[in-house]
Amino acid sequence: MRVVFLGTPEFGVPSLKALFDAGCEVVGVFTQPDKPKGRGNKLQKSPVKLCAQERGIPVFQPVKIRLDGVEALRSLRPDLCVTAAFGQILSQEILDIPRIGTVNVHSSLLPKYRGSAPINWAIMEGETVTGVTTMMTDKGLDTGDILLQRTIGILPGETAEELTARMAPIGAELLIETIRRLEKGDCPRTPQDEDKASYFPMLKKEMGEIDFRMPARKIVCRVRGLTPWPGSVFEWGEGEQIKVWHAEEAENPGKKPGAILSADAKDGLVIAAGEGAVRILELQAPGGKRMNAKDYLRGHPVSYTECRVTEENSHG
RNA sequence: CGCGGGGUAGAGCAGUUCGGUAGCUCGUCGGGCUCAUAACCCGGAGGUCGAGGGUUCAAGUCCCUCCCCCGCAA
Repeated sequence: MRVVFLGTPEFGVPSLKALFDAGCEVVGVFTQPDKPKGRGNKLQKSPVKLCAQERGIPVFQPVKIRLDGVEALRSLRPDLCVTAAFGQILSQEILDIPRIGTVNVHSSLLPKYRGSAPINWAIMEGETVTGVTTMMTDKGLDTGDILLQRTIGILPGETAEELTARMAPIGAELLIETIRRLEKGDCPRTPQDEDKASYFPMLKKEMGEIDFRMPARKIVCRVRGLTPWPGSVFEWGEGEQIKVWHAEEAENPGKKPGAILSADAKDGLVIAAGEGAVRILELQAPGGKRMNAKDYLRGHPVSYTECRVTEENSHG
C-alpha cells in the first residue's frame, strides 16, 4: 500500500517510524518548511523531516499544501494519507487524492478537545483521563468519523511535554492497528456526536501569563498544560519575567492574589492566588537556566511583596 | 553575522568598573545545645575562577582566540 505521511513535530515521528517498520510503502512525507529557529536564527528541519531523510523517503515542504502541494501529492498516487500533527489544513481537493482516504492521529478522545492543542487543553482543564483517536479526515476541523480510540490516564503533576512523549508511541500503535483493520475491511467507523463535541483554540503566547486571580488549582493545571510552550510566566520587580516550570497548590492565609507569601530559601516561593496559593518549585529567570526555586532564592534575594497581577486574558 | 544574559567549592550567587593572599547563603563533615528538630551555636574539609595564549613583579579581574549553557525574537 502506497502511503503518504504528513506531520511535523516530534509527536508524529513514532507514527512515521511505525508505518515504515510495518512495511508500508511510504512514498513521500509532507512537513512544514524549514524555519529559522533558535539562537542565531538557523534553519531547522522538523523532527519528521529528519526521520524521513534518515530513511531515504522523499520530503515535500509546501508552504501551503492546498495551494502549492496538490500536484506533488497527486503524483505520488497514494492509497492512503496519514496525518499526525501536520500543522496545515487539508482542502477537499487534497482529501480526494488518496484512494482509501486520509487517516488522522489525534491526541484526544474525540469529539472532545478538537483543535490543534488537545493534550495541553486536556491538562489545563484538569482532566485525569484523555486518549488518542484515529479518524477519517474530512473537511471540518477534527470532525471526521472516528475509527479507533484508546484511553490514557493523565498522571498527577504530568506536564503536556511528558504526556505528549507518552502518547506519541501509543498513537503510532493505534495507527498501525487502524490501517490493518482498514485493509481487512473490519475497521469500525463512527460519526462524532456533535452534542458532546468541544473545540479548543491554538495556544498563544499570552496564555502563559499567569493570572493570580484564578484558583490555585487552575493555575497549577495551566502551568502543567503550557509546558514546554508557551510556558507560564509572571512578573515582579521592575518587569522581570519569571518562567514557572513546576508549581503546586499551597495555603493562603487570606492575602490578595499576587501577594508574595514567602520568598526565601527556607520557606520557598509562595504566591497568593484567587483561591489558595501557588508554591513555585521550579523557575527560570531571564537569561538563566531553569532551577529549583530555593536554589534561585539563595543567590537572588527577593524584596518584593507582590507580583504583577495581569489583566484578564482569553480562556480562564 | 537577528538581539541579549551567563560559565567562580556539591547547589545558587558576589567579586571583574579602578589587577595586589577568593567571599556570601545553603549543603556536607565533626562537635555542642535540646525531650526533640529540617531550629540554634562552634569548628573543619572542599575552588585547574569554562579552555588556551598574551601583557605584567603580580590576572577571577586587562587583551586575543576557542568551547559550552541560557533568555528573547521567530
